[in-house]
Amino acid sequence: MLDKNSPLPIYYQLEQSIRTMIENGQLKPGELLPSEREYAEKYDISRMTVRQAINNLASEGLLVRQKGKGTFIAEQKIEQALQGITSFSEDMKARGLEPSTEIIHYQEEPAEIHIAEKLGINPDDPILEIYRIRLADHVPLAVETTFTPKAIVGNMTEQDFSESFYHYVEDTLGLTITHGDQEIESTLASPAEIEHLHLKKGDPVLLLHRLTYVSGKQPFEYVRTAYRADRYKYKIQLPR
Amino acid sequence: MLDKNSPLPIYYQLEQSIRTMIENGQLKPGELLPSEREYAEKYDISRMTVRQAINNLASEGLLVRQKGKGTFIAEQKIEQALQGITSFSEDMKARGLEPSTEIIHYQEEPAEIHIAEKLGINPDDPILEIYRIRLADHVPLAVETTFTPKAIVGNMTEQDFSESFYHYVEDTLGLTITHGDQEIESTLASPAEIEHLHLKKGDPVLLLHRLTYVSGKQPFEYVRTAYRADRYKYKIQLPR
DNA sequence: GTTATATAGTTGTCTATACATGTATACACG
DNA sequence: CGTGTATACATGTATAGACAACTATATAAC
Repeated sequence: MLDKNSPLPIYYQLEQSIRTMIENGQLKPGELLPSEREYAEKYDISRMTVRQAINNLASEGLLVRQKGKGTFIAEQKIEQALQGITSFSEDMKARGLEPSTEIIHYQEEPAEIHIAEKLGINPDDPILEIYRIRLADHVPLAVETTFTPKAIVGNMTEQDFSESFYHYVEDTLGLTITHGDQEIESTLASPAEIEHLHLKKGDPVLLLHRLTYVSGKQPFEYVRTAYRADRYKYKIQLPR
Repeated sequence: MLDKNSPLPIYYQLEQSIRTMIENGQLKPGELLPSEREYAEKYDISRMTVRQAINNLASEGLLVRQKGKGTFIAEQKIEQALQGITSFSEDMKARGLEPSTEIIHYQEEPAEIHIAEKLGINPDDPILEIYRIRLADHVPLAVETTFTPKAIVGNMTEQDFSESFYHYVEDTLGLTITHGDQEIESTLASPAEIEHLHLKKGDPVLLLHRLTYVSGKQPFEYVRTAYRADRYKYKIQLPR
């Protein structure tokens, strides 16, 4: 099973072996893992080496140690999706709602200075500005404005964009979405928001801004979404 | 420095000692940490014990190990903090503001049904309810209500609570904070919020609710914070 | 000067062992 | 019937030592 002459460390081989068995379903959530001594005897290695493998998996959350009882396969992490960047569509589906979109405009224009700053490009560089109404179960829930540099997305069509912007970026352009810097604030609805979301003057909205990055540092979109405050809560699961 | 007769493990004492020196600025980002052998000789402990302390800090991202060279204090912990659960104090310090707190009340009472549900306890089980005004640079920024079961925090004093609730939970109670489920919404300020935050009728607030868990599944606090919308944005860095 | 070579110091891996501490069960005692 | 107690077994902590792999520097050879 384990190759002591391999250049790969023994603890790492054992770690991968256990990881694979969990992924294959040979070890199921809630099940008891063989004890450290059993592993040590079975493979004729030191218990400390076994511990190094198990500790790594435990700190990843794949295993759960319990003093005096044993080590168990962790239960499935339920709502992982909400921890990372989600598109409006993904968010709505996760809530059991049917997303749809109405594009108000899709146009090329020179970047305004504060947009250019955020996107890390020069003022008046060409960008795409897309303004959309986002609906959940056919009811307007949010208005969303997306700014993205033409230098990155090239000749993306309105079709490419509306099918799935993120898939287009990752699959067709071959870029990797790494992270996003997000800000959330509360304000009163603007006249345009009042009109598109069927609100009245003095109603609050939840305002979400996000700068999304590819390859660790290059911003490729700045998106601003205004949600009806009475119908939308932002939900997130935070670690540690 | 380290107490070998303490019930606290030696590796844990060393870990906290190094952690403190980083927080105090006695060890600065980029700086080289003393070598494992130096620590082992200085405190007359085994090198493996030193490694356990350093490994824990490295897996937290506080230290960076480099084979053949040494172990270094990690750069910018600032942006990392925003990815996970933060206390008001941590949040404010990361923004360069000075946090302070005014406790309005700190009282024991039976849990209301919807609070009991969230905390996973029975209605009328004893809980602590703490209502505080949170200030940044001595200006009221938010009002915060915390609910926590007496069954978990026991005889925590107002002093324990206000120094650092999370440190009390982790260090004194020996629990591990694993994650939090957070919701953020936008509403208009309530009369109490108008008074404490010096707002006027019709002003919006950013409302943040969080259920914080220990040991993966046990909720230990439900906290509701209302921020002045004109002075606060919620910032978070999202992965992938 | 440039290039090997030795050397010392670092973290990485691994062993073998010992005792502490927590959990569960079987069993004798009252 | 309940209750300690012994026992077995689990993980947790800690030790002392060995060698491997990597980095940097000094030194010798060319």
